[in-house]
Amino acid sequence: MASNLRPDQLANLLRRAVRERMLLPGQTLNQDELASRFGVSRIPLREALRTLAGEGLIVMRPGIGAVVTELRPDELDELLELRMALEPALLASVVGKVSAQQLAELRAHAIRLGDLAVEGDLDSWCSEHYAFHRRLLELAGRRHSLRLVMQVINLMEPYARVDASLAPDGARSRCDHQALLDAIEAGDAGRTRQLAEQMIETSRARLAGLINDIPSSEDPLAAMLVDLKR
Amino acid sequence: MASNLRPDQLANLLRRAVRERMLLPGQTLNQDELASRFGVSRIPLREALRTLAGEGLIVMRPGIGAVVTELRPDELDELLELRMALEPALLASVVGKVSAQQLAELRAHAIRLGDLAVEGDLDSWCSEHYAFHRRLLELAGRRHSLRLVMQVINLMEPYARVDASLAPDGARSRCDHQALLDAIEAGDAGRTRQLAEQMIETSRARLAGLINDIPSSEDPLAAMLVDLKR
DNA sequence: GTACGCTACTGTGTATACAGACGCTACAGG
DNA sequence: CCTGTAGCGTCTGTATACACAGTAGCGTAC
Repeated sequence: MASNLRPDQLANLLRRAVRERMLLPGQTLNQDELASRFGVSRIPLREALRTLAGEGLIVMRPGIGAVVTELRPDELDELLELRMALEPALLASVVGKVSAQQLAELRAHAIRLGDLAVEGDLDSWCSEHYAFHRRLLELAGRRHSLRLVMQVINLMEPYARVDASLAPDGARSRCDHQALLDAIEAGDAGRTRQLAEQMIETSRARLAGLINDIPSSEDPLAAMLVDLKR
Repeated sequence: MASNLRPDQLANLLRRAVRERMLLPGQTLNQDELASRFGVSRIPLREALRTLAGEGLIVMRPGIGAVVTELRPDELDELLELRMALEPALLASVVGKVSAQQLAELRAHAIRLGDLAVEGDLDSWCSEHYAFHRRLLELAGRRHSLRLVMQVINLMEPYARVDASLAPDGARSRCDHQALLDAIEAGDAGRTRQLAEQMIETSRARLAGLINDIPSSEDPLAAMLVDLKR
């Protein structure tokens, strides 16, 4: 597969692979395998990995290689606090900047999300959910805020996916997003911010209960403990 | 100079070079020159550059190379808003986590800062000021928050340096930092947060007036405007 | 049977080498 | 005199190749 992919595109693919749990937290990545899978040599692949390392998504350990960042429960909580500090303000600043056409596209996207929730296609729902949020956040036109928020969301995403798979189907309804779009369309920044805060708070409440059940790829300590129990 | 530097260390050196305005915003970096200067080949250097790209400090333009990120005035403002959203909370969470010895070291550091302000050694003051803030923020023990805040601070730093060089000497007094340490020692999280907010607000007020005077390496638009004025 | 050390192998890290893109300069045409 | 273009040089981007570190597996000694 000589796809002639560039480091930036490779980085995108790798981010998605981490988000979608094709590369699991704690997993050590084999550069030869990834490179040949993408049809490139290890040089551009390694550059992509370094980019992800700069974003905190992976860690490069000298002599060992790239390891997907693993989060402790308290770190997940920290990330949710960061989202709380960043995302509502960013969404509020979207108010007044979005055109009628953009809003229509977002509404269509939200409806697709609702349909997927009903169908129960979890992976698709997660991907579309992620894309929806990202598009919305992009509209603020604040590149630095966007970069930081996306870093936080990308870090959480592999865990959020597990959360989504355990949550009841009703939690993935379309209502939240439609309400958010309503507030934005109405030009109500305060309400937008409030709804955003509410959504994050909901995530936090759900994650708090599930945090210990999230499986990681190797988690040596947990494996040891399991062995010791026998 | 065959220093055998690793990409991580190279990234540190490059970050410092950007902070200290040895590499100016807008400047295109020559990989051969940098590599030979550090005594390594271009491969580890490029990996370091990709790391900085992941942090937003530089941009990799295909076929052109690495360009130091240049900020528009509104972006500086955005970054200050981000600091406002992140840093006070982080500093407040330091309260209660810092040992007597760490506090003593920080006090010594603050006194050094005051001395440097009196001496008028601007470069040293800026570097020590940066190091002081970083150490303080590290004590919170929140790696993700720290990473994000440092990204923001690193982006602003080359501009903050110009600001510092234009500000009156009195602005670089030691009082601010001592007061902050006092609040932390007293275990007063609220006051700590308030002082942090105040410091950022001060920066913002100063930068607002100076934003247009900050020289960049090329700033094509500004150059065009200057030409047009003649 | 267990614990330690050695060896072989796998995979990372980097230097060298080469292909191709970008930009600059010099020249020809309008 | 200005504009468009062709050619060249410099620098980026990537594949190949090699040196070395980490790891696992085996054998040996206790």
